[in-house]
Amino acid sequence: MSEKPARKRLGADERREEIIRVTLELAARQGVDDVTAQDMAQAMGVTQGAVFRHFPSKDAIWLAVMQWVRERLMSVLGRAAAEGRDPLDALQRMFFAHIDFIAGHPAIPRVLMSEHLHGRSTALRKLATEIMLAYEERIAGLLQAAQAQGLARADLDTPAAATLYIGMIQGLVLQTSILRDQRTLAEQAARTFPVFLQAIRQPPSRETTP
Amino acid sequence: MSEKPARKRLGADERREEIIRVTLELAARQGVDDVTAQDMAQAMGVTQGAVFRHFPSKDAIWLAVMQWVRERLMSVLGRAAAEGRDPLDALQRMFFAHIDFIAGHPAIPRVLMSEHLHGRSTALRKLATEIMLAYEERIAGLLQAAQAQGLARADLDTPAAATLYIGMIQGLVLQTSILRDQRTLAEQAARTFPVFLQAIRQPPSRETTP
DNA sequence: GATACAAGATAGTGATCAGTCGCTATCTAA
DNA sequence: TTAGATAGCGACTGATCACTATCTTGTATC
Repeated sequence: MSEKPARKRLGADERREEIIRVTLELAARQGVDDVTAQDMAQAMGVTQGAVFRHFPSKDAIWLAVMQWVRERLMSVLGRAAAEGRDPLDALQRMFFAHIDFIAGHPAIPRVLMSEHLHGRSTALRKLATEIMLAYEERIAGLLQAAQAQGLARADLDTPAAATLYIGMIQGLVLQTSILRDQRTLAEQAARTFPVFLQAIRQPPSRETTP
Repeated sequence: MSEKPARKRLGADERREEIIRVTLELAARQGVDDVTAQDMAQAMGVTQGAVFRHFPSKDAIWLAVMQWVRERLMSVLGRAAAEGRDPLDALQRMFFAHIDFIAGHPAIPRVLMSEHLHGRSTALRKLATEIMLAYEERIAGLLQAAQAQGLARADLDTPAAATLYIGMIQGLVLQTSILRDQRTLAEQAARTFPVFLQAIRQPPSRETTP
């Protein structure tokens, strides 16, 4: 039995953190909608009632999980972008940092496709909406900067390209979640990103070849 | 009360068909995992027990639904492709036919993201895998044909581009499912496809401009 | 070491679900 | 007309779920 005896009686803040942690762990294995309060409690070595001392409802737990993910993701993306030498380089670094982040947190695909996120208007969906729109705007901004520096096509529809960028990530996640036996996310990302880049890049002018 | 009194006592085949139909209807509104046998029965004007006379389990129902979707989708795609004047035109027609098909069957996004499809290895996931791989191969074939005719870049990684094509559809579906208040699938598809096409198309040679 | 409070234990409640089963009503074919 | 086949009924099972009310115990503070 691999349950953690986990010495009990944590402070409220630490317990909240641990609930978020084990919830993500369990979601990666079982899928979001199959994680019960009982499962969480067992993974922490407490009883099920204890979970509801720290969160008023399961929805509140998922909301906290989503906020946790946002903070971590944004931090990772910010660091990746800062290392870029130019806007297109930053775009590429962000892309692969995002892919790595997802690969390192297998619960994220499950959350992204969970019923909570796609069902009736929940607070969770509202938060996801905010995240996606802000992310998209950031990408569109990078693409405009790339245009200004002559790195991206002048006629590029930057908002549409930003939508495609995010769609590409989400699509690859969905695809490799279903085809998980035959494909890995990192591998598919590495193969498709160059194709995407072709749509963005300003083609080199003719006189560069001697 | 919008229940259909629906004169009872259908033949087994017709009842199976109707179960598939109402299951898709209900999934579009409630989400896949929230469709109960009771819901199906009520929508048909029979009792819950009657549902299990025609299918041995709920999994079997979802399998039948997926097969139904595959047949319809493949038929629609085949017709769209046949109307294309060249491989790239066929690709574009297939893309928008696929988008229209999904828009006309709102249950499909829910099925695509359902727990059944992403959880433990089910027959449903195997079927989805087959569909996706066959589709991808078909797209890659079209792209190769486009290359042969000088319509697509000679250096295009056609399998990767096919993966991106499918990822683009799935990503847009996922995105517009979450952002359904602010975006429509058809609209986003129309904006992003031209960007994708830029990655595929052979750039016109320089001497075309006077 | 007494006290007070917070964290957890224990034992529920009521609802929902997939699937079962014996029976009945209806259809069809001889 | 009748007999077999079968679609559907209706009541039930056993399991699971989120959430709650009440009691117990650990710990920090004075």
